[in-house]
Amino acid sequence: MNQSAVKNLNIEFLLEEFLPYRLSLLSNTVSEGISVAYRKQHGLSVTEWRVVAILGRFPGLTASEVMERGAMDKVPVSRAVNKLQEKGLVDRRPHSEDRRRLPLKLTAAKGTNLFHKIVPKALAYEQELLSALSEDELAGLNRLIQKLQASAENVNRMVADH
Amino acid sequence: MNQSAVKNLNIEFLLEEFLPYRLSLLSNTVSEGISVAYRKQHGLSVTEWRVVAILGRFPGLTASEVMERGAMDKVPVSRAVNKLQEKGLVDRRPHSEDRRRLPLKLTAAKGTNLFHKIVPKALAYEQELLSALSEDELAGLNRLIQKLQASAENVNRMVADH
DNA sequence: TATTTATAGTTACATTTGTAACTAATTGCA
DNA sequence: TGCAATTAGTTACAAATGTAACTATAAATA
Repeated sequence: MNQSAVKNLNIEFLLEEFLPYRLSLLSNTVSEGISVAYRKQHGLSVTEWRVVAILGRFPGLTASEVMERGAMDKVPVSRAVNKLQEKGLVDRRPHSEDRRRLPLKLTAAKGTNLFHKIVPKALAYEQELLSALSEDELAGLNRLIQKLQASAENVNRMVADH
Repeated sequence: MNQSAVKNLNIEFLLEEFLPYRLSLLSNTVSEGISVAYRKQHGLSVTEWRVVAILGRFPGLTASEVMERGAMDKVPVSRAVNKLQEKGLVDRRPHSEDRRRLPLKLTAAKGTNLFHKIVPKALAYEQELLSALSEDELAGLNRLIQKLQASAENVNRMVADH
């Protein structure tokens, strides 16, 4: 009589087939792997790494601009920048015309050095991850992610407007 | 002379093209939207919702089994189960043969009621999200997620073994 | 010019989550 | 049987992150 694991209240719902769950699982698995490169080896949090990545490519952005470009929250960015400055990785100088803004740069010595060490590791991980896919699959993946991102933003906007 | 935003330290790296970042962004956007349905309307955290979803489909699982099935961590599951019990949504009875185990069930009244309310909302959100994709794209998405998940687990295993 | 409004960034509080240490119960094995 | 090793689940501590309130500066407007 032990059918209790089968009585499903007459609703078919499998978490492992639910897209939000699968996306979350995949993202977490990937993050876990990639973060080894910067968390354990360089003592950077995910947010800190993203700030470094953005500043390496776009020196001189302010915290707000970093935030926008990385779709991150205001507060984590502020905190990450503080820590990066404490560690001597980021330099923060007052803006000449607007004293609210603080343009940010990787420091010439430690900051860019770290950037040059970490980026190849990140790219290597990505390469490894994608080696399971064919050229066509990769192209498809890029298109699907883009479509889903746009769709999710649309749905969220609709929900927000009731 | 303002080329500072272009000096990229001779490394091409765009965060917004980096797969781990895009996956994280997509997952967060989706989670944010879907969580409105259970966080704001029913006061459930993501983990709590997942536990409810699993128990609705598989009544009688223990916390460890829920954890395995949902690929969640031990501690969050324990805490979620405690809260769900406090809220009268989950029932926890000692196992007859192994007193370490505590089989879990949604309560007949509140628990299953909640389950029946939330699951359609979750499925509706998923439907809305996927409405942007064709049948073929959906099939491709499922295959790609599966492949990437397997690939990420492989890479992580390799990295863990040094 | 004076006053309101908006913006950049920080700080305070609460919530969530992970790591590690812990308790209680069971299993394995000498 | 008796002791060591596992396992289920909880608790304690630390780190990360979001919301809201706050400070300082700048822009808008009257």
